[in-house]
Amino acid sequence: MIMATSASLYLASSTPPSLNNSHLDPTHGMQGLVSQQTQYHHRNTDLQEIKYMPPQHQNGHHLSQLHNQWGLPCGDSWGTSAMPQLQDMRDMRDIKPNPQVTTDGHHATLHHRPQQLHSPHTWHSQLSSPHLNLSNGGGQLQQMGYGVPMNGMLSPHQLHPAMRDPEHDMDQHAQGSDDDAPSSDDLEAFAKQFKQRRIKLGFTQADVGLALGTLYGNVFSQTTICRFEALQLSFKNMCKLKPLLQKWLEEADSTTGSPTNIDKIAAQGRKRKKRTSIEVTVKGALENHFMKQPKPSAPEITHLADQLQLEKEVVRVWFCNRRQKEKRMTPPGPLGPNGEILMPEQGSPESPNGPGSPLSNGSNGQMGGNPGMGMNMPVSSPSLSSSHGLSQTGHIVSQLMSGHHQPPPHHHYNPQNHSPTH
DNA sequence: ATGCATGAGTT
DNA sequence: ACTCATGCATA
Repeated sequence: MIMATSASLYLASSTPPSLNNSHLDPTHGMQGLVSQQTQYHHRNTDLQEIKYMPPQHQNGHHLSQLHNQWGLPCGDSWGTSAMPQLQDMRDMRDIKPNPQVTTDGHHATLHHRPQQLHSPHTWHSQLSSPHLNLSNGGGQLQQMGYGVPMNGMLSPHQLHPAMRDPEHDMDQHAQGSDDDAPSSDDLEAFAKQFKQRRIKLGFTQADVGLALGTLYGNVFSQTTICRFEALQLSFKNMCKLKPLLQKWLEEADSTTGSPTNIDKIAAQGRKRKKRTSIEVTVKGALENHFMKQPKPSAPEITHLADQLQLEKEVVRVWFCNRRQKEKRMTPPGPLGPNGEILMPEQGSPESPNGPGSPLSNGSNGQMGGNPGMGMNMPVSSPSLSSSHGLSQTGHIVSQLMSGHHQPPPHHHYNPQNHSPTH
């Protein structure tokens, strides 16, 4: 037995009746995905005790931020000098394949090629994967089939030597490979290549994440893989993941059907606060405040929270996330093949290729308040500013709160790197 | 694909 | 109390 000493979890505090849905989730006692952090166990009542379980390590040690445990070559390229500039970029969004899923279980991480369909009953016949395709909600279905123009294996090429590290002249040789700090171009290219291959091989992002775990001891979620492919991670983070993904890729398409790994990610339960969904109007208000003060003080937060009838913590977190998001929300500058900005007009319907251009932005991290991420703002078309309302400070100038706010600025690579601790 | 949340490491 | 990496849950 344990005592309900769960310290700082919100639980027993005020819960706005309208904004809070406190129903437990029966579906995740065994949500797998061992993580390197604190594990929780929950009881059935939200207001009950939450057991704290000591952190567990997986393979002797857990992944911590930027310790190259895998001998990763990166770590300090972006922050120090990397300074990429905009460039053209074709769409990252892959075409949607036919919604036909090969339901043969991927529980074995990467040793099977989902090329033949199995009956949907054969999967999870084993103990191993309760967490198979748990993330297809958005709908990345594996199994390409058609649509992909088979331009896959493009080798990582360095588009232009624009941003080498002046401190180490080591470049112009194995950039796309797996050593040395990759350039943002490399990352971009690799991410794209990776996605294509992954899809061709019939793996979901979740599959890859798991495979990484079983292969190298570090599990990643679908989210992370997704963000990697979309270049929505910090440069440093991208660097960290790239080698792993690259390895997986190699394994994946060389391992022609030979079983390699088995997974037995222990099912662990971790209690998590139910995600609060903030109403649009409230969100608008938050946005509004954010524009004025991205870093509200504690009392301010408290007041705001009170005003909006949200928990203080929720508000605080919202601002944190908002700031974090802002950092990668580099002004979208969808560049045409010519390098010009082609933003959809606010009056005309969006072009299907609207997003797709994570530009290689080189503003290094540590932009504390909101410094000069404007260094490469390609903003030059008049329609742009009105289109998504970017201010020069890089802020999203959401018109006002009312109903809702700005259109999804969508991914654009932005380096939010901080000083290399390595 | 993305919004809200958690926790380690910093400042 | 913040940033950063990461992920569950959800749209």
